[in-house]
Amino acid sequence: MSQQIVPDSLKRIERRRLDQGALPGLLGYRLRLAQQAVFRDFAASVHGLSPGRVGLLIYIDANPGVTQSRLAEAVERDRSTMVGALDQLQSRGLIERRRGDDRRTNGLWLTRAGRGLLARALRAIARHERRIAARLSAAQKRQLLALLDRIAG
Amino acid sequence: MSQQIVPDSLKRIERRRLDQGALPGLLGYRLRLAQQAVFRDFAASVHGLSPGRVGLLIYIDANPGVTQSRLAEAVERDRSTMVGALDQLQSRGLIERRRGDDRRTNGLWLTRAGRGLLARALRAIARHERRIAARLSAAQKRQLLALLDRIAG
DNA sequence: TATTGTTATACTCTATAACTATA
DNA sequence: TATAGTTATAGAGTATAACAATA
Repeated sequence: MSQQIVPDSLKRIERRRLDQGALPGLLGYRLRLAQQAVFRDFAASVHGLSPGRVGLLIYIDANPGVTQSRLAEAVERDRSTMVGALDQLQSRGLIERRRGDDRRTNGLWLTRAGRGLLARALRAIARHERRIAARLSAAQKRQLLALLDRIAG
Repeated sequence: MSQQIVPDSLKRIERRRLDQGALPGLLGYRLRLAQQAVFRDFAASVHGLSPGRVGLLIYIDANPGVTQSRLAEAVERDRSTMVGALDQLQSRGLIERRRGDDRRTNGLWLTRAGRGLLARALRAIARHERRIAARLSAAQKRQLLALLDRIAG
């Protein structure tokens, strides 16, 4: 936001003073707020990799040789969307594409650098997770995961 | 997604068969999944208005005459971002801009059509909310809201 | 015929910087 | 000088349609 003069804390109070109408009691809305708060914290902690990109690295790490199309299915994106994302990871030297036995396909592998960055990202994510879970007891965290699971199915 | 041949249920099984690695236990990740599931259901139910757009209508409805800049602050977007969003709502006849006493400002009001569409959207959202809350008891819903609040705080 | 990766293209949502008119 | 709205522009992230290579 440009011209940030009023500090966030004051803006938040101003915001609460004004009536937000029908939203605050809604699960969907509060879920969105919580997710956005967590995302901001994530973006600040995992330098240069979006949650989506980290998800790709994790999936490739767990499924070395996976093809672009099967990766696209796994993360529920179009396979054309994968091309740019993988180009990006490849140009950063994090993954490699190897032509498959079925020569239409590319198998995907993490490079050494990719494994290194993923390891660092996972440690940052673990710290992130501890920060956001810090306000919950272990029992509350279990409870929250169980409740979210009922919603996301 | 293009060329959707495998049904979602099968894809989901296939996805679980492959190892997703480090993600499943993470609060941040599960929050994102739940939020995405809810968003998909929302998009299917509130015809033609994104959650963000509905948020603008709700805020203007609750704060008639609010200026563009104060609206932008309330929803934590840049005021330049508001211009396009409000142009869109105005061109659909849902809001009007009226020049303020301070002639730099535009006050925002819902039109009759805007109030009508908002009412319909809120009913759709209520149905949406009932669907996603249907798997929770009233106590569980209260619990979930409280836990989310500790995170988003 | 069908599938894989790719390209061209476009849409949504977001931001920054610079402009204008007003204060 | 400072603020409100606007414009020009750009960058993520996403999708659809069509194409060449391959099966």
